[in-house]
Amino acid sequence: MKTTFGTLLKEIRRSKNISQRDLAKSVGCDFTYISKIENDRLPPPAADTIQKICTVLETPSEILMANSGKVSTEVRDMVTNPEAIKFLQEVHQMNLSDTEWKALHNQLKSLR
Amino acid sequence: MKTTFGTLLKEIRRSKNISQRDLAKSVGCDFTYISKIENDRLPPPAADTIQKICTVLETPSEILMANSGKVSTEVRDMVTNPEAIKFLQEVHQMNLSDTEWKALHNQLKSLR
DNA sequence: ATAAATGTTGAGTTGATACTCAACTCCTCA
DNA sequence: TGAGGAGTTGAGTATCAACTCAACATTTAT
Repeated sequence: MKTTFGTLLKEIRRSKNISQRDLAKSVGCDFTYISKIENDRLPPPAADTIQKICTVLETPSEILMANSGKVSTEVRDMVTNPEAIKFLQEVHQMNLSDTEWKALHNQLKSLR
Repeated sequence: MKTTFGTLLKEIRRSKNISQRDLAKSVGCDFTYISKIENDRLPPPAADTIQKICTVLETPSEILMANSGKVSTEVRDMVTNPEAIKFLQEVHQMNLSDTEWKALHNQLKSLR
């Protein structure tokens, strides 16, 4: 059973020994909001709030971001290209494994 | 100078000889909304409305979708994978040309 | 045991998104 | 010339996203 965004965030935050209040203060939101997010009483925050959270928690953002279903500005910018969309659609149908993703990642590097 | 979403939509609709009223009716929205979109008085519609428009107009959705800056459900589902996000971030930094996109597209096919 | 720190909850707020409705104008063609 | 089809405009609405504030509960340290 897949873990929720809230559970994931709570785990990460606890592992860093930071209180909801401290996290919230650094991120720039109310701590009660963090609480609700962690207990899945509210949907995940906006993409840029997730980014800030990850910066404060010194953790890579990809996992939380992916789990949130939100799209970062960076990724959004990427898909303003029809070629990128077509590519992604095909990748989606192929349902790549992580290994295959990494293979693709390597081929990307060898492109330049 | 890049063409706007509205101009693009107007061109496609006209090329199919469909009135704003007919398009709107098929799509399930008010025709005055279509008018405003076409004249860029309002931002592009929601992603799924764009999809419907493209279905009714029998035109591939990628171009309008990309031009809108919105993200389709299909693409959104794509990026629920951290590997995909990492990949896209790298691609973003590399700022791929369309030619390079197509090269990558070919390498994708040869992956299976 | 109690004070301080930490976490939870309910009820609102604010701003943006995604539209609709009524009232026009313009064009054409019979 | 006037009726019908097509397009435009201003003003308003509904829903939702992304939060905040006040009050209370729970956990922790001493």
